[in-house]
Amino acid sequence: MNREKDDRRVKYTKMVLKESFIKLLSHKDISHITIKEICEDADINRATFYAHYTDQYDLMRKIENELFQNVSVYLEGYTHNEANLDRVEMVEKIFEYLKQNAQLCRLFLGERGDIDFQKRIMTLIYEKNIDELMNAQGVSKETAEYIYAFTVTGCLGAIQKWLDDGMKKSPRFMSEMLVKLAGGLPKVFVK
Amino acid sequence: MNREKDDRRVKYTKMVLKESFIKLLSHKDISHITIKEICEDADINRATFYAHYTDQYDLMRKIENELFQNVSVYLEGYTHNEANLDRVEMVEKIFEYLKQNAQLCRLFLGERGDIDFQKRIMTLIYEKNIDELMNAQGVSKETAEYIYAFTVTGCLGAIQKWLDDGMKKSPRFMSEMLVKLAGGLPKVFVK
DNA sequence: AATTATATTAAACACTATGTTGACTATCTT
DNA sequence: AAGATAGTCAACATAGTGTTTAATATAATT
Repeated sequence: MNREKDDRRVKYTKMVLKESFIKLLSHKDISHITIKEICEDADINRATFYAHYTDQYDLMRKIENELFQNVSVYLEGYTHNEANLDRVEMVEKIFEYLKQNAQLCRLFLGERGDIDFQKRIMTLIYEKNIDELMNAQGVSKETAEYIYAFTVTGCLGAIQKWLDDGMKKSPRFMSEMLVKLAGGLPKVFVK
Repeated sequence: MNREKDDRRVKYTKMVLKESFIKLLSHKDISHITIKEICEDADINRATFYAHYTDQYDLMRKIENELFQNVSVYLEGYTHNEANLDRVEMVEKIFEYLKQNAQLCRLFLGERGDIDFQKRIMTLIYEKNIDELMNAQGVSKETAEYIYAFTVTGCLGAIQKWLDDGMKKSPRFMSEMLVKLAGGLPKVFVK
């Protein structure tokens, strides 16, 4: 009982198509990348492309979903563990992961990336904190949602600046700063 | 000595092309809008389109630049005036402007909008505040820049949520909240 | 190792959009 | 009213799209 995906030919095809697409994506905008172009670079027949994806955007979405899965799994490893990491260490791990996957992260989290994907990632990271914000005294549910939106996109902006600056500041620096900013916000607001 | 733009024919052509483009843009993504489609809707010959714009993205960029100019002029009216508005009233004016230009703002500031444009707008609005942040004691220039990036994109996220929610909360509510959040951040950080 | 199953290929197909051209017409400015 | 400029129209070559066919290559199965 084999999954279709297990076929080595399929794996190879998808792999080179993704590689070529990412290569092209780092040179120009997705709207100017043609399917023909991807296939020629990957040396894959165009008909084969259509056997797996509908268009460039479909391919992009599927690459993003994989990255999202990887990040999720990576984070699970630290949230579920008993090795008591405090919040700063937790977030530091995230920045280390971003640094290790710099090329992909630059493309998808960067200025030109997909906004939906970015929000999904940030929500994943921040969702642990929303509850305590909701329960804070003196803050209505609606207000809390706005603080939440502010914080999620704010973190994203800081990460994008970090990526654009060539990730010079250490993961530790970024972590301490963001934890201070994001964590401090609700209190500042209530106060 | 006439500028080309003064020609009524040119004005008309550009006007209907923009109208049709915006109409199409509110129905589907820019990547799926063809030049042929725009011209047919506007009842303008395709050759004429190419006389003014290179492609959809060029047209989009030019519409954005005009919107940016309008917002700038609008803001100047309040920052340069002597009618002493405090900061909350200032920001409230911005939200009133957004509300008046809901259709365009939704398209360009919303989730699917252009990120460059969004940052330009937010920087325009927030640049007055950066100096005092820079001069705050105990904050390095680099850290201040990250706080700035955090704040600008954070405000953007809150505005997008507001637009997505149908602009139900009053401009006053949004203004008071954002001033509290953005203004409070540097202090919280230092503290 | 031989057989079966399936993924990929190559070529052709009709279709649509692109970007440019040149001759003609309508409208502007002075 | 005259000259300049913008827009129209039709045609054109080019390029990408998405699908289909039979042939081929590779994987999985026994």
